[in-house]
Amino acid sequence: MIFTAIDEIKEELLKAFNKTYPDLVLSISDFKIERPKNLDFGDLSTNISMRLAKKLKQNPISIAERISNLITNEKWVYSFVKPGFINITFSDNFIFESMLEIIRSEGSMFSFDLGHGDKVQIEFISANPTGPLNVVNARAASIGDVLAKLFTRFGFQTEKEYYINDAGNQVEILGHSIELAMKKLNGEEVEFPENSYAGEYIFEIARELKAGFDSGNEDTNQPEKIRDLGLNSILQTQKNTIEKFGLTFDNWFSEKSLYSSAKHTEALKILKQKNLIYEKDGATWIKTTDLGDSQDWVLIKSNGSYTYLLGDIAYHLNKFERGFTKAINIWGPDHQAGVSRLQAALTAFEIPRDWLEVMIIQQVNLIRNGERVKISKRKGIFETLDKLIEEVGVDAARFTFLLRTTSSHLDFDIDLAKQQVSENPVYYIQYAHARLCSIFRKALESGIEFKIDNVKLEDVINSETRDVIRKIFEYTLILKSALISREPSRITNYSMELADIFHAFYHNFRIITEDKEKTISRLGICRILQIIFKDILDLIGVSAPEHM
RNA sequence: GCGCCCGUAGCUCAAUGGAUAGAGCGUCGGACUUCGAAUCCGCAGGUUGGAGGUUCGAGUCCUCCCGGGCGCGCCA
Repeated sequence: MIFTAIDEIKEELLKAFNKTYPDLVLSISDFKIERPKNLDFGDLSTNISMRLAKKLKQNPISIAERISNLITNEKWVYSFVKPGFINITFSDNFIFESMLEIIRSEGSMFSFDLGHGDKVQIEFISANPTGPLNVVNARAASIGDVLAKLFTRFGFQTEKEYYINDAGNQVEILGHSIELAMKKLNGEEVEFPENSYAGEYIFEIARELKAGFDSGNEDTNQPEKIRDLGLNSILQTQKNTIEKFGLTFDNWFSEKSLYSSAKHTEALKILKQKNLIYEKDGATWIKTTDLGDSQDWVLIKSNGSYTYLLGDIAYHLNKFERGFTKAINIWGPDHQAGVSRLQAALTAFEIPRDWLEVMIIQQVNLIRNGERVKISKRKGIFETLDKLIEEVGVDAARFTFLLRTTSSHLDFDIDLAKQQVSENPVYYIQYAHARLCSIFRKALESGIEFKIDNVKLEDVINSETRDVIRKIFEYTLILKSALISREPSRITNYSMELADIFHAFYHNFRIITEDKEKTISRLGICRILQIIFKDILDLIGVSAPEHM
């Protein structure tokens, strides 16, 4: 298939170069093999001769000529062209065999081993347990889930983790907020301080606890119990939402557990030994300026409590000790300032700089009736994921979140996502899948059973199917690039292009006809498309309906 | 002031440093006796914010400028 093809081609090129230019030391990373955009340039192309023209003091095109004339192969043909590209065109037979392979494997071959079992951890959402999940959490959820699946597919041992911030000051504030709400429910005059939570969900919890107390449960009137019960209640709500969103985590990691295992004191000790700690104004500081950051930060406040940074350091030390070769954090836009100081701090513990990778997901703007929805976190007026699921459904929500590059702001048009019309891309893809399923149902009704052995080369590989086949061959490359660039949007964008080409193919060429052999061969193409659409929809967590 | 992100067609956005910058929506004009019209075909629409630089080759990398979003606490 195409991946092994790329490796084989690289080997062939290296061999040919070594033979032609024995003095040259050349490695695989010195050149690239890519998919040309223009069909006329073949199936693959390489820039190798242009890259080496200077070193060899030769014209790139003459290098390309010498090399491409040197290699012969039944599976593909080398040719050279003006600026100096070497283009590779697959033989019909190679394409045909690769396509049969896809059908036989039912899609299980859309992967190859990049990770060799390396352990990768992806941590995402990790929302404070002080309120329901919001739309930025949802964006992170969609992206993290797809990335985790991609890592797994490409041979990594992947773990999804949710970090529960159950130890900080925000939890105390949550407790106080619920207490205040309970007092208010009792008819007392209360005022919610600036930093408290006062959303409707706080009152719901308060009502529940109050009811418990009224019916004789003493626990629900003690501050610490209220805090813990409230926290658990919110955490459970978050878990329910996540489940509704079709997402599972391998691990829920409690911040509190870090402190009971004294991970933070261990970290402080090491930092002290390295002379990276000092006292100022009654607080304990870390000398991150010595580690490449632009300023120093407080680890222990003058009142003795710990900052978020210290917890994060301890947490990531713990992660590192768990043996992950890479840790990826997906953070919201409000955490961008935390990246450089955490990464700087971790270098003090002999953790490689590239071990922790932090992706900052950009903001989500909800658009309703053509206008941005205003958000006020403090008043508890913000768009929850639950509400979004209720309004547009999981499929449309997930697809929309995956439609844009992670570094771009995302305008989420609720009215569009709600519509079950053609402008809504998720239905365009699902429709393609449903239509493919329908074709096979129809074929069966006409008494045609699809059998792979009856698929004929000349009926499949011809000018009619050029575009479809070409797009099919791109699929695994797209998956790989989505993984490497950490951009699941590559997959959704590809799916739209594939659907585009399929619908056009469907219109131009009738699939089920009197000609039984031709029908079966065309069904072969449809089978591959069906496999790919199913695979994509599974990957991105969107349902693949057989009827619509 | 410092940092991150963005600037590409009327709108929303694509484009692993490669060859002629692509989609969708919107506008306009076409295609249903026949496998699903939730579809397809066609027209129009661009000096990739600006100026330099690196490179055989720049929307992409570097520097500066302009415009927009966000973040810069002994909050989390």
